[in-house]
Amino acid sequence: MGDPARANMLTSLMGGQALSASELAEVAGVAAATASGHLVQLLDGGLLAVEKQGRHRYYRLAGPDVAIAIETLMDLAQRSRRLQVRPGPRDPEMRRARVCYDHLAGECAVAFFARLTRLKLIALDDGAVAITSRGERRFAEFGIDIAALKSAKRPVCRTCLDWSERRSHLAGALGARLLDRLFELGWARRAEGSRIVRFTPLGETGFAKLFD
Amino acid sequence: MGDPARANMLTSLMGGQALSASELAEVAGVAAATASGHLVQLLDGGLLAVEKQGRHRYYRLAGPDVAIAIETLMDLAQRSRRLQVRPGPRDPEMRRARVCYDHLAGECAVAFFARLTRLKLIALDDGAVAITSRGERRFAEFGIDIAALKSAKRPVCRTCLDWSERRSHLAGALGARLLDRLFELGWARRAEGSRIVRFTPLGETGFAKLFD
DNA sequence: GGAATGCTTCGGGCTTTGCCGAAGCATCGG
DNA sequence: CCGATGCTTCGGCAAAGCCCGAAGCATTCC
Repeated sequence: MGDPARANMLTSLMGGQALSASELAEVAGVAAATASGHLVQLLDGGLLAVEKQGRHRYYRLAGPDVAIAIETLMDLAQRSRRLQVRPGPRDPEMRRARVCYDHLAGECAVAFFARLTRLKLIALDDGAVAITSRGERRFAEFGIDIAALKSAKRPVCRTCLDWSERRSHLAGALGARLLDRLFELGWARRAEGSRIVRFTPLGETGFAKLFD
Repeated sequence: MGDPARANMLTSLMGGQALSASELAEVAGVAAATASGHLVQLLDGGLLAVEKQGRHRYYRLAGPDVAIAIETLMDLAQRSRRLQVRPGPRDPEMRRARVCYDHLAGECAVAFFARLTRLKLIALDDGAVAITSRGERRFAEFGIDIAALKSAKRPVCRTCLDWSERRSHLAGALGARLLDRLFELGWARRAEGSRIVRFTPLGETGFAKLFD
């Protein structure tokens, strides 16, 4: 995972969608032959899964555990401020709100994370993040049952470094459930064939003021 | 983090205790000079923190976030069944049985530790390890006086992550005394100018069946 | 003070590994 | 069929990085 080419491949797969070998070669900035070698390694290491479709081969992350590991590493890399310059998404909509694996990312997500922190609904403790009891109450009012999330193996709260913003947003079980809830309420929906998340006018204002 | 030597250093620091540069060189299986280079890298990457104490330099993980990241990666590695980062020491004899500071390490030691656990001669409790009363009796029969060990300042039982096996073996006062006893009985002797421990035929079978 | 110990820096050997172009399979379209 | 496209494998090359012994500081012990 440490090699720059492989790291770029993995991060670009964090959106959850599968990418073809040539697309991955592109994002990694290497020739097709080189990329193919890297992909074999990642496949071999159980980090990726592949799907043949005609003459294309689509690669995706092998599972949520891989996504979590990458998230964790990106978070760590950020903290030691050694992250390479990475061109953010050009598309303004993409920068605004998008799906990151199974949770919300982009400006909206970063702002929301900052708000949670400011209101002490989550507590940051030297790298770890946890929900506070006040947070549990407020999320319950919003229709998210924290107790149910706690029973899962997955950590409830996790930080994830935002690709475009370079600041943390909320991941983990709660991050995933939150995005679900936004869809449930009709506050937002996912754009067809893209990672972009589009808010409805109602959702836009609702989410911007949530918990405030 | 991907380099085997660095990975070994990091995993052996997962216990939370600080280790000196030479101890880390030992667990990594490299010369002091090489280890020093690795430590600079890890320090530089913000993964480790260092504390000077006299002529020693004690290294520890920089923070809980680093520990979390390592844990996550180890978890992932386990799941993809690719844990064998390295065959450990190249020499098969070295892999089989060697000295680790003052106690036994290698396949033999790991297997023995597993047996002690299975027979409930020692009890693992959330990272800590202690000898049971049954264990005390059995060790006494083998010629090791636990009471004497208890009077020393040093902890009687400690776990130590095995370099080649990546599983725990027995360290602490008891681990050291055990190795002594093997030498006393003539069951094993140390190879000249090397860390390798060679069992005699008698010792081989005796140790393999000990306590069983 | 001098010797011993712990650790780092330096210089050079050597393996590993990433990289690419060219060639080889496989699939699709005509 | 044939050629075009997507991807992988092969061979060779160059850079990166790991490794060690020796020498150099720093600290402690006698």
